[in-house]
Amino acid sequence: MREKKSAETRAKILEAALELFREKGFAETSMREVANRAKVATGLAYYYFASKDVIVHDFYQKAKSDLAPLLDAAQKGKKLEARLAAIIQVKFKYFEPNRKFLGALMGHAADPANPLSPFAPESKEVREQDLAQFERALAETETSVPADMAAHLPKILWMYQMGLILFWIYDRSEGQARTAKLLDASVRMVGVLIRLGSLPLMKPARKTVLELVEILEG
Amino acid sequence: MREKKSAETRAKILEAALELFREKGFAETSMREVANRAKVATGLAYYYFASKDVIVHDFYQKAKSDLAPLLDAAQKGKKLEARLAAIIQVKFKYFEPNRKFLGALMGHAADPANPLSPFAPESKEVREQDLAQFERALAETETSVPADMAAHLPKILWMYQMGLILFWIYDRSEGQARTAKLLDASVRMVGVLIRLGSLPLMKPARKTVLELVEILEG
DNA sequence: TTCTTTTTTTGAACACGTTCAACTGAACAT
DNA sequence: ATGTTCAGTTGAACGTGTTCAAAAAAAGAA
Repeated sequence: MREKKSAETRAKILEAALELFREKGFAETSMREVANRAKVATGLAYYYFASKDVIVHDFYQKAKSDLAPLLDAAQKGKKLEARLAAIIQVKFKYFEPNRKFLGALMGHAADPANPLSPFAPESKEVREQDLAQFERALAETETSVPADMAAHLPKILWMYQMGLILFWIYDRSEGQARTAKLLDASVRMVGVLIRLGSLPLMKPARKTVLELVEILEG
Repeated sequence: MREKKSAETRAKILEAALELFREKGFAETSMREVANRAKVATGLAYYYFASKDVIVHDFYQKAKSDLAPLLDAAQKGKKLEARLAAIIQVKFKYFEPNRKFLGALMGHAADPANPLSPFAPESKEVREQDLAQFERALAETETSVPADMAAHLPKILWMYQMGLILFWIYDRSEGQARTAKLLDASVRMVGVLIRLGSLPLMKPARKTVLELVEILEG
C-alpha cells in the first residue's frame, strides 16, 4: 500500500507538471505552481523529481513507450521515402500538443553536456530506439547501401530527423505548413542522394562524406 | 562631465561582467558578483543594462567592430577555400578566450525568438557583416556561381559557418583539434560542391537545393 | 546663493529553482 | 501495546535575475 500511494503521488505531480507545461510552456511554469496544482508542498516535487529537468526526462521515457507501437505501424511503406516521412510524421503528431514546451527544452539542443539535449547520455535510450527505426526502414525497403556507408547511414538519417524536428518546433506558420513542405521536399532529396551515392562511381564522394561524419562523431 | 562619468561607470560594469563570464562562464556568474566586482550596487547594473542578456549583446557589438579589420585581412587568399577557412579561423581566434561562455549563449541558438540567437532580429547587424564577407570572398576569388544560386549562396555559406562555430563551441578535444580537422575537410567539400554544382548539367540538382533553401528562409 | 529638475545610485523586495532540517505516520519488530 | 525505522511530506531558507521606491548627486534656473 505504501508503494502504491507513493506512485500515485508521483503520477499526480507529473500530471500537474505536464498540464502546466502544455498550457504555459516550460520556463513559464514554476515548481510552486506544479506543487499547488498537485495539492502538495513545494518540496515534495523535489522528493520525486530531482529537478525540473528530470520531469522532462520522465516525459521522454513515456514518449518512448507510447511511440514504439506507432512507429511500428509506420513501418509499412514499400518505398524508403514513404517510411522516412511516416516515421517523422508520427513524431510530429505525437508531440503536437507539447510543441510549445518542447521548444524550451530544445533550447540547449546542441550542447551534449545538457541533460535535456538529444545528444546527451541521458537521452541514449530514446536515441537508440530512433536509430533502430531508421535501420529497419533501410533493411525492410531493401535499400542497397554500400558497405562503407552502412554503419553510418542510420545515424545520418537520425541527424536529418533532428534537424526537421528543430525546424518544426520553431515553425510559426499555420499548422506548421512550412515543415510539411520541407519534409516532403527533403525526404525526396534524401532518397535521391542515397540512390545516387550508392553508385560505384560515387565512391570518392562517399569517402569525403564519411570523413566528415567520422569527425562529427568523434 | 556628466556624460563621461556615466560612460565610465557603464564601461566598468561591462568590463567586470566580461571578466567574470570568461572566468566562470555566463550562467555561473551572478549579477550581484558583477556589481560587486565593479564596486557598484546591484541595481545599477540594471540601470545600464536592461538584462544580463543585454550585456552579451554589447559584447557582440564590440566583437563586430573588432572583427571588421581582422576579416578584412583574411580576404587575401586567391582560392575560395583559403578565404572561407581564413574567415572562420579569424572568428575562432578572436572568440577563443570566450569560448566557454559563448556556449551558454548559443544555448538557444536555434530559437529565433531568443534575443541572443544569431537568427534573431537583434543580431541582424552582425549577421549582415558576416554575409558581406562571404559575398566578398565569392566575388574576389572570381568564383563562378550560376544566376539561380547567386542570391542564396552567401547565406548558405553563413549557415555552414554557424554550424562549424556551434561544433567548435562544444568541441572538448585538445585545442579543438577536431574542429580544425572538420574545418579542413568540410571547406574542401564546400569548394568541390560549389564547382560541381555550377556545371550546367547540375541545374536540376540546384533546383532541388534551392527549393529547400527557400522553404528554410520562409 | 537657493530652489527645481534630472540623472545616477542604492538596497530592500519579489518570484524563481532548489535544498534541507524537521515532522508525520504507516510498516515492522519485540 | 510499545518502540523503532524510514518513506513521505512540510515549509522556511538560500542564492538567483530582476524591479522599484526612494535617496543622493549633479545640473540648470532664479
